[in-house]
Amino acid sequence: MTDKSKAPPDRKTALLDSAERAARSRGFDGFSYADLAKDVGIRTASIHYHFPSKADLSTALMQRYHESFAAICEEIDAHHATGGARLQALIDRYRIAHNDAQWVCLCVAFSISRESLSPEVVGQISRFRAMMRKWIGAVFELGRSDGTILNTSDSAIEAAATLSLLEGAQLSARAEENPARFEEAMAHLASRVR
Amino acid sequence: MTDKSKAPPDRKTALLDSAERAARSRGFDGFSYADLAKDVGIRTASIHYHFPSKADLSTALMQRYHESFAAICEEIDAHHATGGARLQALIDRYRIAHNDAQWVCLCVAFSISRESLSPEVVGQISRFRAMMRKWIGAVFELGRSDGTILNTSDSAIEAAATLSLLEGAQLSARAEENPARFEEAMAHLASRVR
DNA sequence: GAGATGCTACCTACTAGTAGATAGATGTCA
DNA sequence: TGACATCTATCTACTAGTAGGTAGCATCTC
Repeated sequence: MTDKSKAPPDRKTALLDSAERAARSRGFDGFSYADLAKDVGIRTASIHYHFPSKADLSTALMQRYHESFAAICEEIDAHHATGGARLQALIDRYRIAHNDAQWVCLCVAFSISRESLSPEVVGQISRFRAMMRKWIGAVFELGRSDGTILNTSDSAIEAAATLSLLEGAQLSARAEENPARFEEAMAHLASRVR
Repeated sequence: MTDKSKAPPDRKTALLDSAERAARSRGFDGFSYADLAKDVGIRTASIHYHFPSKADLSTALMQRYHESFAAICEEIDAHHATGGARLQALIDRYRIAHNDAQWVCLCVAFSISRESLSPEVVGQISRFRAMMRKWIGAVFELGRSDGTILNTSDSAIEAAATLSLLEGAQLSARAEENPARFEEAMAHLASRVR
């Protein structure tokens, strides 16, 4: 009769959370098992029980990231009917995600360290970005047809540009430790939303 | 009687070159003195003669990067009379710099590893970005007055957005190992240039 | 219902290897 | 002769990962 209202101390999830924070604030090469161990409160050796190698950890990290972002996109679709509203909701999500100029998207953090990553994770990055481009492209097509995004060109190109801009905006804010940079970077795109 | 037509084996410059390539392709935490030593052909201990610590090396790297980019901006000003032509020349520079989706700008590479860097270098990153924003802002003002950049809004905001977009575009191309991502990301901005 | 078995989730203690950094000797050239 | 540049040899701290062990719980069997 364990108390079901209180979640078990799911260490595996705690490790993933800690690793995600670490990767997004310091990069893939910027954290060690020792950091995670200290953060979660177990020994480094015990991490290997959950994730035999750092490659396994990063794969799990990217998989969870992909799934959670897919869910976010679905949620946006469910709550916002127009292209403009969906685009604005995505921008808001990236604003939250960069956590006051402290973090970047996991995909950005991993991209820099690409050469330290397993081929599997490099593939996961591409698949994540393809999913995002596809979803953003659909948002732009909706926005053009319902008139809530102005001056739209080819949706695939708009999607690639928007993803680059969102990531670049997070990076700028982080580089200068100034959240205002994110807003400035997004201002032009935001002004096209009705 | 060394051949003066052939540059002397300036090790310090060679080390900076090697470190810059390494940082821009693998990030600040992604290369070691051992990598540089192997690349340049000396022992790791000898690197400490030129750069006592990795912090000194990264400071020198950022300083040289700042100066070389300031020179690039001056050169663009000297060779291109209109705002549109100057903006296009800057985009071309970033296209060359990302070296077929292999590299990113040093400032991007360092931003990710911000927490591993000395406060000095963090300051240098901000100063580099401020310089670039100022120069890009002036380009947008010229482009508005001479009519070679369309639909310009506040030049400071345009500058911040353009810098974010350029960096985000490099990052996207690198993340997916596909130079086309850079072009797609820049397409909308490029279409505003006359 | 008691003992045996096996699983989960950790532990201590260790390995081989790499990180940046240092001291002091050596070679080279004007 | 002496400054400069590089070397060998070494250091301490840390890296991911491994070996082997164990407490506690669940399940199976007699």
